[in-house]
Amino acid sequence: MPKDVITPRATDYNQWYLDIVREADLAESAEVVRGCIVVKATGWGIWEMMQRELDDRIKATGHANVQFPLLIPKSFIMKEAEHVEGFAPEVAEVTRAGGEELAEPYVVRPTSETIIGHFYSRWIRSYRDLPLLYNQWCNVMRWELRTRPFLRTSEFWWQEGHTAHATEAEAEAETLKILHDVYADFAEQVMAVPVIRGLKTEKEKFPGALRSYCIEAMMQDGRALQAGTSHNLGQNFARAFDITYTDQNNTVQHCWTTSWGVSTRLIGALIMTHSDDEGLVLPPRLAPTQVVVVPIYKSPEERAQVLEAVARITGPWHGRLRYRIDDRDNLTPGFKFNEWELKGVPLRVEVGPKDVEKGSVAVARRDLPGRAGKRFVPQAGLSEHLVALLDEMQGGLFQRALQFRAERSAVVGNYAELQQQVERGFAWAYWDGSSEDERHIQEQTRATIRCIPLDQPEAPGRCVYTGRETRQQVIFARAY
RNA sequence: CGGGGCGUGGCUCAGCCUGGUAGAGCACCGCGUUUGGGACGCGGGGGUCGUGGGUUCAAAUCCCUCCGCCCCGACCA
Repeated sequence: MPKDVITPRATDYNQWYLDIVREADLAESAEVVRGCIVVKATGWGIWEMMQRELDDRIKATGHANVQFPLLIPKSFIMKEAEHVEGFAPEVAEVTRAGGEELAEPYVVRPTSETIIGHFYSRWIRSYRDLPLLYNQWCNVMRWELRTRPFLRTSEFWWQEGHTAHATEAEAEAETLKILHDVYADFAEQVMAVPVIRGLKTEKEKFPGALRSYCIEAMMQDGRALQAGTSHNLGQNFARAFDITYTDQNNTVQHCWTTSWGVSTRLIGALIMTHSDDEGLVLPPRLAPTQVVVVPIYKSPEERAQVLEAVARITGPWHGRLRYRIDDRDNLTPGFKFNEWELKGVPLRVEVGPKDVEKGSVAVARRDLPGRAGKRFVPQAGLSEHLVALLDEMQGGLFQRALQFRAERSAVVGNYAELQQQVERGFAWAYWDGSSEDERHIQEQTRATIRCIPLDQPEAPGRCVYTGRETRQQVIFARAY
């Protein structure tokens, strides 16, 4: 049953996205603060689930959490040439405080490589201090001209990992470990969002990095979304901030550093991967509420009987399921069904007088919206049934997204095919062009090289643009 | 930062062209009847018409300023 508060995806995908954010009560525009949003309880609840899962993985790979200042001396940002150029247009500055002009302005952190670099240079003396593996959860600010909730806002929330190593090989191993074991694993196993792991081109890499890796996801309109990045910073920041150590041979060496991050943008990825015209669809492993129980009754006597049955039925769920009983008395069941579908709760259990009598309940699954996903099942063994259903849904969402991506992906052999394919999804193409060629293609097609996938084909082919033979394949797509 | 559109109870909007002191639906509050896919009746509360200035006897309405939001293009997690 289409909901009139949600614009169908086929009508206007962008408006659909905004409708979902509003109706699922995830966030709203901060209005009084340009380009910023207020993340509401439901939206922040999802972020907290993401944080928990990611933080476990970050700790499991040997990192500890720290916290650096929100404000960074402006001169720090200026120290690394590429970094300055990349971030200068989007930093906000604090020039006055305590009623006086500051001797040196601060910038509100757009990312923390510089201030962390400053302290790393003080903390690291010997090879015995390495590797240094820290992460911080914080908010950052990048002044944006055009914003969209979660996908691009001036303030956003993220984690940024910053590590220092003795050798290039160790830094590279760290960068890839985060990409695979933390980001890709989290995206696919927890978010049920299939991702392509790849390397950014020179044109698209992080300002100041040696190499940037990324995970790229495909949204339902065929556009690409960068869902996470992991950078090997080489010795660029180590040189700019004098991060050095003495090695086993008593020689002073520059460290090799890395940085990596994922942000609240992942909430946007989640929405645009799974949700439908009925509202938000949450994968069970990320849903703050996995099961909502809606009691159904007419008289006060029925109400008492039904609520008693609900208490008995949900008793064994403690610690196994994240659930909530919607016993609000001023709303009809039908209204609640629609509301919880809008909010993406994976499973709904209805308990009415007939169920009390027959020892059954109605279970509706969100991945099959409306009455189609509704079944009457016995109360006996219900917890196991629900746990199994959630598991099935988690896998099903991933498979559905994977299939969608496959349908919207194609290898293109020439430029005409490339132009067509980026209209609908990912265009895989052999590539041997320059940054300048890349720019030309962007001007003509609005598509960019999202990444050079880590999994490359065996056989060489001809570059889609220059016609030269190459072994390298890349993905072109329009991106968010 | 260019081009277009728009700011009126919490929300969506009408009223503006043709100036005369603000309305609807939804939401909210109270009471009653309802309740297995967005209930209904009756009663009620709530608006410096984005901001500042100007024109006028009189401005939501006409003119100017600024601010903000949305859409479309150039830059970006």
